[in-house]
Amino acid sequence: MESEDADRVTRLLAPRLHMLAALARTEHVTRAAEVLGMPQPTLSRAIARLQEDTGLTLVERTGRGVRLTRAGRLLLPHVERALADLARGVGELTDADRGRVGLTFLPTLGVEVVPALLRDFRRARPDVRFTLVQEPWADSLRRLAAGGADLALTSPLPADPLLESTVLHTQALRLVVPEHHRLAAAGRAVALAEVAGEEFVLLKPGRGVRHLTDLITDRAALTPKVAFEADDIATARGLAGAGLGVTVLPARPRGPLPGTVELALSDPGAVRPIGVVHPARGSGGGYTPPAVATFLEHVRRHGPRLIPDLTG
Amino acid sequence: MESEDADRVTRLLAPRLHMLAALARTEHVTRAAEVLGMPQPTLSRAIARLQEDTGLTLVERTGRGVRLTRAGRLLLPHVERALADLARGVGELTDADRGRVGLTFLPTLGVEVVPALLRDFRRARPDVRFTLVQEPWADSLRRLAAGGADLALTSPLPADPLLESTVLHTQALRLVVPEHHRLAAAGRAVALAEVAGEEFVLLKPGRGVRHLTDLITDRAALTPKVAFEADDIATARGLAGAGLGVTVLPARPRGPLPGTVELALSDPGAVRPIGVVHPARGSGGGYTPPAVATFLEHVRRHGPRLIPDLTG
DNA sequence: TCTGACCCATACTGGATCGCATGGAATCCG
DNA sequence: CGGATTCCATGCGATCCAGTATGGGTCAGA
Repeated sequence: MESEDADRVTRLLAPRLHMLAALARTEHVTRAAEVLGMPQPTLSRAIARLQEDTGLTLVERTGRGVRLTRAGRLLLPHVERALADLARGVGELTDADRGRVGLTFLPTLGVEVVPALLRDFRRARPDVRFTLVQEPWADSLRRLAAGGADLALTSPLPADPLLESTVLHTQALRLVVPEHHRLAAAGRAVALAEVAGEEFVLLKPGRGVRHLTDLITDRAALTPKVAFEADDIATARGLAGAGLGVTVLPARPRGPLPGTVELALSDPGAVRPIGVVHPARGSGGGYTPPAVATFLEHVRRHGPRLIPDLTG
Repeated sequence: MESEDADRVTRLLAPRLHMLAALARTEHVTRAAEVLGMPQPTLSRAIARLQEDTGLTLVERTGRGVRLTRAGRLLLPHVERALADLARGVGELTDADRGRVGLTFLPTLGVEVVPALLRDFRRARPDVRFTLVQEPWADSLRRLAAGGADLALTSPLPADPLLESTVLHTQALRLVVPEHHRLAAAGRAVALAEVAGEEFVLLKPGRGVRHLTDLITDRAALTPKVAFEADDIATARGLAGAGLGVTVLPARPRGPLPGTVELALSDPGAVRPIGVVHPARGSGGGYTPPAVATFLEHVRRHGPRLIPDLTG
């Protein structure tokens, strides 16, 4: 019951935090009202009501001025701390220099791309904090949609109208075959249908590349025989080179892995766009904190330069 | 301008602290409204207004429910901390077990009386904090009137109608003369007028005993010749014993100091009431925190037992 | 697919609050 | 010591907000 009463008083107190703080600092109703940008009578009566409602006497008249009572003086530091807490919280939402950015990104990008982006950005704005999550495509998008992150660096980019995307770099998808494969020496673009009956090395479900290969095979009306579902691109490439099957992967920046041959695909949509995704302004996340917007801009500007060389 | 904006948002946010917190905890407008004890539409619109005014999107509809946006989730801990700060502050004012008591007291009482009172009280309520100030009579009362303390243990008790007093013990004032003084062997009550022309050892201005002797000498229409103004009673007593002059002091509990003789005074008002003083409920302090009221009660109950033996 | 249940948002009315102008009280200065 | 000044409190009219009833939208189950 004590605490219920305290809660009641707290709730009555909350709306008048600023008034109380200003009044405490000035000990002068008229001046405090000026500081608060409100008419003097408003403040005067608001305080009067507050005291009547709570039963506390926080200020009292002394001559023609006012001053805080002992109770008011005891309460003041708590009020100011509460206001400071609020201001700090609001600041993180509204200041471009102090906010927090939640970023989820592909495992591949964690090696060099994300560190490079962060390094450059933090040089300019060292007080922006980051919450980083490294996870596959599907998880990233799910987290983004659920509000668990502000931005996703991933691939491919979703069609979801609630998510907005910016392409930073587009890799070509290639058919990767072992060097002794019958098509290895074809020297031309091939269609996926030409390897329809072969064993495929795929990525695990939920991976972006897997989603892309699913789309392509669906469009080519073929159901690949799955030899293995790899956890990452490098593993799939290696297994293909080992002869376990063919696979469809982004072109390797440094050239085909020794023991493998990369063939251009004639199938439509054989590309892997890498980009940054964020909730659409309209429906998804609503308000975008300045720190997030600033980092997004940074990514859009510098991502295209960093990504091509640093993914594989 | 950034910070002005933050302040504006903070001010808009403050009144809705509880709503936001409840909504965040439940993620359910109807249930949050129940918790807050308000109709559902009220909460619904309050949040809508808040978001419109601030430009922030803190909650969003998701299907037929609501959930916090990322901004809301970032803000939440700050809001809860702010509420906790407030609740703690209010608790100190309204809980008898957790408040703070500002106590100012006579230097003499600091030796044993105040420690004894605190020891007993803190055994029952260990979470009540104390702010202690040790200072002479006039300073104590000034501090009390200015709201710098809740209670004063001092002497004498003021006539000020803004201050309420409770007598805990009354000491007789005696004329203290050296053992070879002409009145030393009188063996009867004497009037101050009988030593009108002699040198007096007084206490310094601002001391309670000095105030009392001023009153008595005024009433007896005599202006004492001041041999010395002592800082404390013991010094005055010692100097009187040394023959520097006569003095008027409270009776020494353990009997007259060797080398001195104490004579009862026939003058009216030759008493020194010791008691506890606090702002009157009506005009002075207004609201009395429970912790203060409880300690005051403790002092009233146990003071009379402790003071007689522990002063001198 | 459609009905029912659930839940958040909106229309309308009564009361509290705000802003303006003014009163009352205390202090300062001549 | 008295007028002027400063400052907080209080009436009065307009506005905003809360409470009640209802609408719109979504999800679950048949």
